[in-house]
Amino acid sequence: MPRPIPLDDIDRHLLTLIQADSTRGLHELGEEVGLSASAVQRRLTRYRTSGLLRGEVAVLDPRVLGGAMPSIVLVALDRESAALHAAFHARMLAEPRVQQCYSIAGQWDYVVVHVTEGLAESRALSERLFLGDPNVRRYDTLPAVETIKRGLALPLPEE
Amino acid sequence: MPRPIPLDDIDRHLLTLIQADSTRGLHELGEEVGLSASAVQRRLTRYRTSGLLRGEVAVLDPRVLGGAMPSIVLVALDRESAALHAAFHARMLAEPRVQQCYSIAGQWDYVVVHVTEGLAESRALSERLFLGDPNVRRYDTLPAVETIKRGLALPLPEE
DNA sequence: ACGAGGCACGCAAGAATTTTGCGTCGCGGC
DNA sequence: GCCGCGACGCAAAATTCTTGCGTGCCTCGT
Repeated sequence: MPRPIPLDDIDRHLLTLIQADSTRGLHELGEEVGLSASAVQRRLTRYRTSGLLRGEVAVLDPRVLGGAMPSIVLVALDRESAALHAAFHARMLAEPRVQQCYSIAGQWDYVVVHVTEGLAESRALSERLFLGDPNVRRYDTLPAVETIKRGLALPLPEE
Repeated sequence: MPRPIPLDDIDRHLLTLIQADSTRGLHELGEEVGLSASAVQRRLTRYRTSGLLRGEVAVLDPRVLGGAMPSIVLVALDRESAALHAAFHARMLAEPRVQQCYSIAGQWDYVVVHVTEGLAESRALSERLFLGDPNVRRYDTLPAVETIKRGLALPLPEE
């Protein structure tokens, strides 16, 4: 399924634009990249059917929601069993407060980013997710003081 | 500017839906939350003008793009000068390959998530961003082996 | 060299969605 | 008890998206 597709300059331009704002209208996008609305449309459907464009989502401002505090958690597992890793993945995917999860190289096995309403809930969530797992050897929770940048946009070389 | 606004159950339901998929059409959304299309529309514009809804963005699949490798970097600064921190923030905001940046409590000052095309470029970017900064005391780059979960959705209690 | 096929494009008609105006209803304050 | 505010649904109007069709360009094969 991860099948790379060839992209030209216009594709990269378009993808950069919709990664910043996906509400802009086919005609308007077409004007910016030098294409008609229908040509833009056909490219977008190509991105969708190829799996490149996974979807479009609304981005909320955590500050307007009141106390939304991200935390970064470093996790080390005991054993390297594939089944245990799969179970861990499933728990991360199932928990809505977990925004991101990467398995990494080095002395830690995972980096998890989760969002809670304050330190107390952050500790409680970490305990439930990691202390409750007998296969988690240790974890270290780094509470975020401030969010400087927050996005998912992938860089596209452009030339 | 971070001014919290009161939300009812329908608001939370709507926000949850558009955080998962913002392409769904006012009528369809209205059907799911039990409102007319225009009522849904009015709520969405309220989210926008209040700053709660920051925008809508396209989410791409890194795997279809070929080699897109995230790395998590832990950074410690030398001094706590506000001006130096501001300069650091500006550099993070200006670099498209930096997806996320949090200032954190503890022995590290920042967590940075950046995306590159492989280990070599990851090292090069880290060196340019952090080794080149005389105020960065030390940094540790953790290359991601696999992305388990990747999103920005904020949890909304719902009741 | 030249013609056939494929691919992407622009244009325009048709379909669908979004936007806006208007009348109604329920709730709280005067 | 009445008035005004806020939110709603409905429907018309405006905009946007979708689709079919004809054209041009590039490539490949004859």
